[in-house]
Amino acid sequence: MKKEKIAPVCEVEIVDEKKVAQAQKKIADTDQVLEMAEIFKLLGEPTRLKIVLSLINSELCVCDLAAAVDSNVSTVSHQLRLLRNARLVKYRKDGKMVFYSIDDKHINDAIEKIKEHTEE
Amino acid sequence: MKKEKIAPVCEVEIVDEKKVAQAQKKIADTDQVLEMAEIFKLLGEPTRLKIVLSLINSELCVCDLAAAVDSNVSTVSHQLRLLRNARLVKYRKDGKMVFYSIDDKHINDAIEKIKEHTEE
DNA sequence: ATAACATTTGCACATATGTGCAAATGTAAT
DNA sequence: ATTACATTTGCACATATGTGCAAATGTTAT
Repeated sequence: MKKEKIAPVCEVEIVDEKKVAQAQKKIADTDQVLEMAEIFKLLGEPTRLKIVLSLINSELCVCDLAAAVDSNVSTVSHQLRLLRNARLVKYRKDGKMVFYSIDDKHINDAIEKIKEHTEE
Repeated sequence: MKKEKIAPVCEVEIVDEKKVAQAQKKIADTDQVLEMAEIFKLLGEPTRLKIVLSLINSELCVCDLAAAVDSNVSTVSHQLRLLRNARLVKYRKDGKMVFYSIDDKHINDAIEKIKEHTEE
């Protein structure tokens, strides 16, 4: 007589409980994990990464930024908003122009966060 | 008499050509930029980031990985494929089980790449 | 007030993508 | 050969998201 398939897919069972517990410790702080993911995600899009890289040496206005990354002002402005919200870039207004630059503090914080997790 | 609007949006004109050229230099190597973005994107998704963080201390089989990141085997396997393709993780087969671990070489390469761009 | 122009934003659309079910694959044991 | 089980994969679906046009906003100058 055939036995019923009880667990068609490994779903509930754990093979090495210790290792699993150890792994879970690494990702226990959900907020921090999500924050890290958010930063990675922002840098994980070519246009946004180009923007950030372009700003490493000097501040640029939106217009020049669009030229540098070979896109258009609207698209760049949309992406700048996301980078601004995450504090990866900051801005300075001068008349009609707006100059964006890297928010060193937050970028460095982000890098620190990465290192913490990879260097222990 | 009203003048015609010639440039309703700053599109073609460049304000500071020097700075733009300098910025373009930073992103001249398109392949490298895309490769960096690809790595960031992979780490920019909570499930995948959790997987990578879980693997920092020790290798885990797919089943335990699913338990650790509180997901299911199918989803984790899908994401592992992406991480595998990018060489962020490697694997070792043992009977029916497959143990995944961080591909230190490539992770370190990735971190180096980030540092290069941010520390000059 | 009107014009010019840099930037932002609302909207819509096409595309990418994370997810999980169900089936397939692969492996070990009986 | 058959059973059991870990993993992978094909598929479909819901959702997220990058993009650019057109309009709105804000600022300077005439």
